[in-house]
Amino acid sequence: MTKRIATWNINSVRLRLPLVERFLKEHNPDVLCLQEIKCRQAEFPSSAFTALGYSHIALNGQKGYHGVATVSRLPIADMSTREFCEKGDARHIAATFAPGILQRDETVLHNFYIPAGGDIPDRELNEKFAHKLDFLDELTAWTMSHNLARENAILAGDLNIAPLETDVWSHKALLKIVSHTPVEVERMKRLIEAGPWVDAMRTMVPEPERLYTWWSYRAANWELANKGRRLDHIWLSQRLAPSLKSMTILKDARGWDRPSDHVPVIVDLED
DNA sequence: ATGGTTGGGGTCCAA
Repeated sequence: MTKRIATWNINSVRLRLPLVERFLKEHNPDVLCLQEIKCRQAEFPSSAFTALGYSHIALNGQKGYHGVATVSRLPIADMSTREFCEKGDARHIAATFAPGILQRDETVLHNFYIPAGGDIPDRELNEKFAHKLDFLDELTAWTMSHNLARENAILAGDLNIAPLETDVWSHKALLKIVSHTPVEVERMKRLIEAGPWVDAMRTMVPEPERLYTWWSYRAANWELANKGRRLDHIWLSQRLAPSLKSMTILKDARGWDRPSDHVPVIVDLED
């Protein structure tokens, strides 16, 4: 048996609950990490998830903005959140799975929503960009305080950076666009090396094949223009990397009725 | 170069 983990920036879980239900029914993940739930804890539609068998829910909500939730049909032994940059934003939730549940050994799944960073890629002119860079630095320091060669850890979520040239529709056109600037890409590289984390998507589909998980709402025809970016990621600790069996980007979901601008990313891990 | 769309909460901000 394999275990299936998925991540999806849902852009309002209440508005798009029917889409989440469809995804769970059609793709049967064991655990789903959601970002941008855009609701407080008490407003999260828990009963709809429980009805589909996802009765274990780790939640870090916030009114109106951001917010992350990890829903699971496997029992969650422990959950915790860490506040980054002392901003009070709900951008992280960790769920711990006891030995024998997700993997033979204890496994921690970190669900992240990294700040988008605003429009101007200059930390002096744009406080949101400064926040994004500071968040990445804090995450790098946090990663270095772990021994990922010996831990089973997964980092999934909307990281709001497309690190490789083939993670965007045009490397040249996006060099000054927040999400693909050299300063962000450099910081993400440092973060990956700090683990080191293993990029599950690129392990299964190496460059130069293009991979996108997000298509802007602002394009008249997202599919025809295909100006995508790979903003969503699933990373594995080195110890967990050999378990990786497959990876899927559910591009179809971008064409569903009233879609999120992000699509689900799915990995299967041998347990 | 510019502007394009969406969601939440309230008459604008974040993405």
